[in-house]
Amino acid sequence: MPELPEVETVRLGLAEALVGRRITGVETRRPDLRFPFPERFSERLAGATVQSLTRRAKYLLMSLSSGDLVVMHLGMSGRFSVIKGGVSATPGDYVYQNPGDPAHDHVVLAIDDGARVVYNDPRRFGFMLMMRADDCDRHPILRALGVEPLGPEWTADYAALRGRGRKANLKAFLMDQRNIAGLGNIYVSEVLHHARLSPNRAASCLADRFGRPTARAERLVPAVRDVLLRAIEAGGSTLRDYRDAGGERGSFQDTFAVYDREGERCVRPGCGGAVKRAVHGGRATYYCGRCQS
DNA sequence: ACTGTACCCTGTAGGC
DNA sequence: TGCCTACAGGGTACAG
Repeated sequence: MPELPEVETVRLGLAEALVGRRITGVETRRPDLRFPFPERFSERLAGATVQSLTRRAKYLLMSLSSGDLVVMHLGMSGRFSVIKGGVSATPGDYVYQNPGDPAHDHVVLAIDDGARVVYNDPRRFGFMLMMRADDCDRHPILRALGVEPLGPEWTADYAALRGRGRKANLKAFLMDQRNIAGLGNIYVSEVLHHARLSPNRAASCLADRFGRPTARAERLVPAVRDVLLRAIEAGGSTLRDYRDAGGERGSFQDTFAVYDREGERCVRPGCGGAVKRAVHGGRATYYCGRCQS
């Protein structure tokens, strides 16, 4: 479900509810999500104050006063809901009020102002890890990530460096979180359309034979930034079930150029091509066969 | 090292 | 209505 813009939107809502507040109680309702919960997860969380809530790629990083860092990933169907009100100390004591099935509420945090933060995840591809904040750069799951798409390291030089000699196509290249971390199936299609690049073209097109960035790399880099920033501004995309921490839908899906628009006309002025659907690595890709090359 | 595929899990939409 | 299949925004573990 959530790609970088959705995770960033969730982060904003969670930060408002959590930063500077103390977690008074934690309830985990099953032993695992995608992975087992960390050892003594609830005990290490309860009583801690949240110092910051940041994002790395599609990961949420919750930094605690204890020096622990909680690393959270929403997988395909993970959702955080902030539920205001109530003063009970029992985490599970809250009134379910958001869309979704309460049977998949897997984690409940009780906050010192009486609010609840509930993690719901039907498919359970999401996960939560805990590590010492000092160790997070050494943790394999974060260490393997490529550059942040909205950060200063995402440059045409970097794209050329990573793409050089690669036979994998641009769809796979952008989906690979080791290259650039935060894009997913929706935004890769949208970015490639914006950059007028075919998803079928080999990633090697980003570098010339000397390893210098090509015109295609120069188009790709700002396209990533533009699409993501616009999507964040729109509160992300809601196809089916994505909601932010306040239960609100995103609106970026209303301005998709290609995603889920097979057969429709390309929105690029003067193009008029038809949006095609292809499958790369088992995932649908949408693109205009006329203006993307 | 790189690339492609199967798989994890549940819900939903569409065909019959 | 029910049953079946395909598919869904994620990442990982392999085999070649």
